[in-house]
Amino acid sequence: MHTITIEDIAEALGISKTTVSRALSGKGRISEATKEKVRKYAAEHDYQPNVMARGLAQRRTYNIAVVTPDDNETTALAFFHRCLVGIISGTEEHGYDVLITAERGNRVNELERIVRNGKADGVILARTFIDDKRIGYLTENNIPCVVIGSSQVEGVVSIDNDNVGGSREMTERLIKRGVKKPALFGGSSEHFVTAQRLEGFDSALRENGLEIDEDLLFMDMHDKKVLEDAIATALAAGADCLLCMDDDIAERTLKICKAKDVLIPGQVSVASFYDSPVLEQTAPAISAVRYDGQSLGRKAAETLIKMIDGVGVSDIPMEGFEIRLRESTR
Amino acid sequence: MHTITIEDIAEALGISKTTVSRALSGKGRISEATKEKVRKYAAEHDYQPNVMARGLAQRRTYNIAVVTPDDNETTALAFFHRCLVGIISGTEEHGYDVLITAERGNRVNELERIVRNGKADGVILARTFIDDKRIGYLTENNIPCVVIGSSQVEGVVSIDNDNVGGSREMTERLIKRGVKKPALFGGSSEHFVTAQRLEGFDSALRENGLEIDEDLLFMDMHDKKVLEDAIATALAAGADCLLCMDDDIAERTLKICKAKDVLIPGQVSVASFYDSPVLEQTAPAISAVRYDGQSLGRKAAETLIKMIDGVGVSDIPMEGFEIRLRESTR
DNA sequence: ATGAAAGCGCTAACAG
DNA sequence: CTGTTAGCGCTTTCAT
Repeated sequence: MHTITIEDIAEALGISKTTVSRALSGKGRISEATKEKVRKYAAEHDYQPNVMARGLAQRRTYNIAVVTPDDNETTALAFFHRCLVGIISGTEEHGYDVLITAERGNRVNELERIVRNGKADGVILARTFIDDKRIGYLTENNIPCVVIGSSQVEGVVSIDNDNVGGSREMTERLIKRGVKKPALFGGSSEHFVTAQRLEGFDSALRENGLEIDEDLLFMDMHDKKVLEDAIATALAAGADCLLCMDDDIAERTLKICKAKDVLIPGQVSVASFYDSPVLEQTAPAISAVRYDGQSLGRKAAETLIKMIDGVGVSDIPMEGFEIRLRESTR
Repeated sequence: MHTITIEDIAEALGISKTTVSRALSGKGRISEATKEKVRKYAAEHDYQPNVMARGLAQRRTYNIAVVTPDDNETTALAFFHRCLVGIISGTEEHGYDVLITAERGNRVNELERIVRNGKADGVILARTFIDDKRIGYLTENNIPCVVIGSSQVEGVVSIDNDNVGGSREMTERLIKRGVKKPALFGGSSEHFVTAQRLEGFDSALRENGLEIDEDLLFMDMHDKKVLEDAIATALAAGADCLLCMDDDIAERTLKICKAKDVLIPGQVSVASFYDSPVLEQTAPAISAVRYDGQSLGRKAAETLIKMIDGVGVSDIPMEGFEIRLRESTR
């Protein structure tokens, strides 16, 4: 049951290990004839290279490490898991595997162990902290690294959803359908993504000749009471559309409106800049911008592997989105 | 920036590589004195063994592989992600790391690559198929393997939630609070877990001197219409409690009841045998049995590592649960 | 109790 | 174009 080695092939074919190695890797000059011969034999005998040996020899693990949030919030977790699936497929296609570790606050410990042990050639960070120690550690030690989501740090490669574009397009589509006075309910104003969504909203208004009304902008809608008040204010001011920056805010907005017997979409439209499966299940279903975690992850993996292979990565386009219009807007 | 090796230690201390290796691993006869000396030096100089080299020498990777479902259902995904976090912590504590790959149907390909490449010493399967090819492959090749969830296959170690116990206790608690005529709405009757939940329900009724009423048992409640009819039937028959086998059924049940102006818990109680964060957010919040994915994962990891280390694992107790009584039951 | 030497399977100069 | 020769860092006989 011993699996076949490069040496077995060499013996069987009466050539040297080196030649076999070259034939298989395609590096160095080698005749087509022997290359074919070797590859054929390898394929027939189902040769599998021993990654440990290769790793030891060329100081490469052919693993990338992914740091997952040990979060507990269901939709965030699920989104990250979809990213993960994308990362895995992107990685495996290039002959790499994925080593996973969990975030334990803004610490470098796990990462350090993995990297120092030589268990991974690069790292994907699923989420970053303000003043992230891990990023510091990785850049100092010259370890290739890609961040998912917007990174505030200069010089760090990040793969992100097109939050500006998505928010702009959703806003624009609603304006085209007759919205004149949209109100915006945002999440934490410390988050980068909040600023991006605001920017998209803002530019859609401008481009469509609408004034931005500061009185209809509400940020940090974490608390239930705060959101209720904001909605009341917006409706009193004659808002005809409630734009929510994420699915959570959107769902709560819907509940509040229902409780107040505000008709949706009859009286006002409701839409979200961030989709999640719950929004399809509400009554009425809420229109939202949908991002695809899986392709985000896949692109992160591909970019990282390019970096590991020493291929320069120039600017990375944002990941796309899809506008899903549902019953909450007309 | 070169990290220190076993040879460096040997040279510095004027002893041989072998001795250092023995001092560090604790294998073989060695004097306390030199052992201490070596360990002290290693610690001071922050020695990190090169896992590749060790792996190559002793045909061990110190990795375990986890196969994740590439599912898309949000709460299932989130639950699995919590398991994953548990797996990671259980694994890292024992000096192992986690390699992750995604399921692509009932195939062995990815697994085979990982195992044949010698990238992992054992496998955790997050979900199994009827007639699972991966299990066949793993057992045939003598690769240690642990399954999360109930495994139908004889001889395969599985780590599972105590579905019977949880369902029984929830049912019993409700009976103690006055329920006399509970109806049960189940998921797919082909799933093992459905049978387990039914068993728990059944035994709670028996133990509390209640007759089981076949007319109040409804399985395969996938379709909306089917569930509506079932609920109508149950209510007409005088059911005073609607027990749902999972969070999805429970949420839909709640909606249907609201639409029919059935008061909860005034007229009937509603509870679920499987909790998820959405159940806390419904109005009224739904009582449910809560399982802890993280400790499930941790136990799976620990069990697998024992198997890898050749420690026999005898019978594994089920993972516990917690009954969360909320507003939907009185 | 310690050391010398021979691998584990592969890659990478350096010759030819 | 191909082979020879050293390693990569660690473990493991087998001597001493």
